[in-house]
Amino acid sequence: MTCQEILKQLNPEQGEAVSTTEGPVLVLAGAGTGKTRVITFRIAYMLSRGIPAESILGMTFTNKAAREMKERLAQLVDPKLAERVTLGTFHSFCGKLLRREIKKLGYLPNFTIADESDQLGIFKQAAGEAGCGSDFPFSAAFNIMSGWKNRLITPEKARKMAGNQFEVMAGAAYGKYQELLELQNLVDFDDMLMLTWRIFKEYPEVLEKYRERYRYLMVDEYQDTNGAQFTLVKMLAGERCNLCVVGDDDQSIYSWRGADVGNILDFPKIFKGTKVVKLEQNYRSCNAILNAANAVISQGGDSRRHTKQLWSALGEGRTPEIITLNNGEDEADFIARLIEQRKRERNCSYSDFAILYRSNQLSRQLEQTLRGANVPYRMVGGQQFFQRREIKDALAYLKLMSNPLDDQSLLRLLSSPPRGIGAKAVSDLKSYRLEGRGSMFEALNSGEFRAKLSRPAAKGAEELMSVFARFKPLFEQPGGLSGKCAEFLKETGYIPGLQKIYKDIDDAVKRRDNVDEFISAISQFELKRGEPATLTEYLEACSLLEESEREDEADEEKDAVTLTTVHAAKGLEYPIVFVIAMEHGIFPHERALDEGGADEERRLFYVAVTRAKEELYLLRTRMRMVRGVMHPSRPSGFLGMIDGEFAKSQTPDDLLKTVDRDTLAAKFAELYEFMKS
DNA sequence: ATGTTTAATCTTTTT
DNA sequence: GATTAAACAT
Repeated sequence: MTCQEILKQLNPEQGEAVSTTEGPVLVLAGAGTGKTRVITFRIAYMLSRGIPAESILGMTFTNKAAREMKERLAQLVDPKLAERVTLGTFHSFCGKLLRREIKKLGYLPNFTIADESDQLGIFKQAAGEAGCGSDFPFSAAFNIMSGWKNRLITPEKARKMAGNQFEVMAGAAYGKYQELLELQNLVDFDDMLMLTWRIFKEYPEVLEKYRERYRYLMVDEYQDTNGAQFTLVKMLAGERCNLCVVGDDDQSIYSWRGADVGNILDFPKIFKGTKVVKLEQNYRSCNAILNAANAVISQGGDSRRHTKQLWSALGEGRTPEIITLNNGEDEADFIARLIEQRKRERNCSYSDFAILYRSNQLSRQLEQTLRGANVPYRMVGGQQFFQRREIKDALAYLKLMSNPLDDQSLLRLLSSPPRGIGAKAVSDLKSYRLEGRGSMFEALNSGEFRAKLSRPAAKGAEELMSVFARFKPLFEQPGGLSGKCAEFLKETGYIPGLQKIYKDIDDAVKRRDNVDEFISAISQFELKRGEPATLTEYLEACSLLEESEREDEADEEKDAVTLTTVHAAKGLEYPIVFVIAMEHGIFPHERALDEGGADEERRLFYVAVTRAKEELYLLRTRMRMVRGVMHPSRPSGFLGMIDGEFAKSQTPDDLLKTVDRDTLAAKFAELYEFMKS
């Protein structure tokens, strides 16, 4: 495709974003304005202008986004050429860099990635060692530390900056935490960014190498970048600064996770000569929905905002409906009935519907009712596969195999299944480690150490270690991973021990099935990859894999209603959307309001509204079960922002009766508009 | 050392 | 209401 052909397929603003390849560019892409299209076409445009594919780097937040872009790019240009463009998440980019360079910082290249529960466990230990008592507020301190790491604040700096006693303690715990991680050759998610930053800073020649390689940078969902990501991007862009960021400040909903909206608000100030392009034509929703969305987003208290006014050429459409039900059960019932009715009337499929909610627990009632009503559904996120105990246990075995210094994993697998190693032996291991005699893994391997343990403990340790020793050379060879893992998990006694761990026979069978599924996921990984993989490579991919990505293939195929949190729905779209529990304290969430996140809650509602293409139903109840007790509820303030002018209230029964008539009326109105023009 | 009961906690969660 | 860790008993 030539440049001209590419530009012909875009609107003028999109074209401007695509054809400005040099210098800093900020693309403010409102909801549904063709953001992904702009990014992929921009890359295609650059390629057709002769820019080498190897020098283009695109950063996303999710693997899903990266994969989608790869796929769409492969449709635009020669797939072989598309493959040579680097498209990946921040973390996968940093992960690859660290495997090559982390030796410089004293870590081993086979480091494993600490997940959230590892982090919490290690932090508790760190706080203990730093002298924090049992009354020390762990989770608050952990959050503080997380904030520091997001902003690339080192332990030394944190301690210097500390303004009160609590922060001093948290800083001390932070320092200890980093020591413990390094000792175990572990890297947490924040470290992946932070250690990359350290390498760039301490080894300018490495930074220079990457700058020379990646001369054209693009960042997706830029409103969600944190301080660390901003700094990395800025470093890589350097003087050349061919940096194009795409995002929407109105959809900034991850500040609680360290995202800094300031990055997108101040981009033009930080990067002089920035070309700002606003995309305001929405290709997703009808105007009735956009009007409601515009009302929600413009009524806020955010003084700092890139103003945008979305418009659509898709006609007026149906006015959003506000429906009040008695309780959660009625609400779910009503949705089930309306889905069946609308499906018949519109002759559409279940997958055209989505039900959105603020917090995961709200899905329970829905699941129950939809199951009872035989409405097929698919849940996004929810209880996550890799969070399940049996999977985490299985992973602990593999992680320890890959990184023997990982005490966290070692402690986890010692008691699953029980093998005679209990509290006494564990405390011996901990003191061995504290005395600096070596890692826990080495302790278990030492006859001297084992001699001090009880008979059964020593025996258990010896058997376990002999299996590890036997499999070590096998795992050093790449390829045949799933078979080796299955064999390894059997030999170590983990799989045979499942019945022992889970007494309930049905439970044990289910867990066993999950472990089997886990092993088949490994073989799928190998298959997809094409070339023989090592265990370390698999574990990294596994840690960086988002949950939604390992949905069952069969699940993805089936026609089903989508159930999801609003957060997880970002970037998705559905013809018909329900938002449930529009009640004060739930949406907006009380705790978010307490923490000063009123504007973010509103933006979250904006995200919810803009998921709908044609029909939007906002539901609330008079009574709701909260944590097991019935509670009277008040309508969400968000409803008041749109009720009357942009949405109409209906009783559930009237709506079920009249929805058909309204659809016809809307069709006639559209036809009329069309005839007029 | 391991199995059982009680108490505490509960927003969102791209990596 | 449901899940999970810490205290308690076997």
